[in-house]
Amino acid sequence: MSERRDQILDAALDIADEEGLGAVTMRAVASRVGVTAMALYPHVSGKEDLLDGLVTRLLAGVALPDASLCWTDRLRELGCSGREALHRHPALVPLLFAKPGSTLAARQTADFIYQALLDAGVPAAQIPRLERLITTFLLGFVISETSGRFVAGTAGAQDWRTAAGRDTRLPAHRQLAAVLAEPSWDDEFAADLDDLIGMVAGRSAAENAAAENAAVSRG
Amino acid sequence: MSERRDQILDAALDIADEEGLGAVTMRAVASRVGVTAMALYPHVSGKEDLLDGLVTRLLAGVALPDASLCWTDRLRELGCSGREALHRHPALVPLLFAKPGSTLAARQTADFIYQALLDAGVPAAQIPRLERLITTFLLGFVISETSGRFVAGTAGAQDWRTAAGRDTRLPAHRQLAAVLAEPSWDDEFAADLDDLIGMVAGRSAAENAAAENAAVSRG
DNA sequence: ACCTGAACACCGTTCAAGT
DNA sequence: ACCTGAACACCGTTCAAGT
Repeated sequence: MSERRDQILDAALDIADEEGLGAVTMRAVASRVGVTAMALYPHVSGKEDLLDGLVTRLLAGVALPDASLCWTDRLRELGCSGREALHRHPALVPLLFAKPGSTLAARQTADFIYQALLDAGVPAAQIPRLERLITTFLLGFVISETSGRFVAGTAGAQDWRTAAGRDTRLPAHRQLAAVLAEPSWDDEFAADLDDLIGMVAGRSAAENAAAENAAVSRG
Repeated sequence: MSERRDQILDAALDIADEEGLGAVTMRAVASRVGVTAMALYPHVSGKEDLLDGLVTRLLAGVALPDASLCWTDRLRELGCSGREALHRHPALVPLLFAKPGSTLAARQTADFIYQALLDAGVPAAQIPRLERLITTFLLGFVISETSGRFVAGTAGAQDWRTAAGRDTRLPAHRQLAAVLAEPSWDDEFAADLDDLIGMVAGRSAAENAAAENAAVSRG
């Protein structure tokens, strides 16, 4: 509502993008707005509220794919547009694990996934679990990319791959040495998404087969 | 090595378990050891080094299953023992996303998974990716459990489920209202693990079929 | 209603000083 | 080598005071 609040969130978002989440300080945000730290409190109940506002902004950036696509394409596109939205503000991704996504925007993307899984023929009882499985993986992947689990910030820190490929205490690494290079994360994400979609398709196929069997034995 | 360092890490671990990661302060750790904050620096190069030490302790807690089990049981047991280890120090889980697991202990559990995937017949080129997929999911699941994405700290904050089940803007939620209750996270984790293992088995089955086809068309 | 400035109880870390 | 105490440059937030 208040345009002053939007101004504050804009400033906080800029700081997070430029200097990381640690630099998002009441004082720093205030100074970028051109005001004292205390002047933020009428518009933001405290730091936690400020961060909640940033999460809302972050989730507002995920575009929902065209509902007329087939369910596999819908999930694939949602995965990509979700990842892109988080990449736009990588410093904020850790915030997504702190609280349940109970805002309307968060529930709407969950609803979109629910609908895709319904259309896929997944049994209802499995759908909330599979929605959590998919989004948990997506958030985990992006935070791993952006917070340093996959790629270390410093360039030299990835020697461990070649070292591990020669370490006698890591026999399987040695066996896979030829294949341990750092991959394209775009490609890896796409392949993971395909595997998860295949998993969902398998689930619904198994269900359909079971239903058919039941029908046959009934008939 | 230094037993003073171990003493410091013990104190930090206790504070993290009792009061959370935010309470792990150089001053608080020092005072629990019975010493000034500055007295920590000869044994710990700074706060980052202290947190690295805690991560090492955390990962030391994941037990590797018996290597003689079949690959599916090995993955299943490793998933459970990994989750249990993280549950012992939930406050530390966010630290796992910050840096690549390049310590020996971390690489040894990766090696264990590599071996299971090799035994499953997964093509080598897919193995590092699938290892990351599995561990990314596991870490994402546990951090979601323990940091509040799945379960809110305050009891009353889970009303959104029943509210969402009635919200006209969330048609799929309405359709699934009967099934939106908070699940048993133990059961959900087990089901997710089974699905992922099934996905791996499917991958290797596809590969084997392709190889057989190639062999047939060659012969 | 909105903002300021001083203050409080904290941080991590440096530095000179002690033993 | 190990530890102390004062200090520095920060935090988030409260509170009294201004307009």
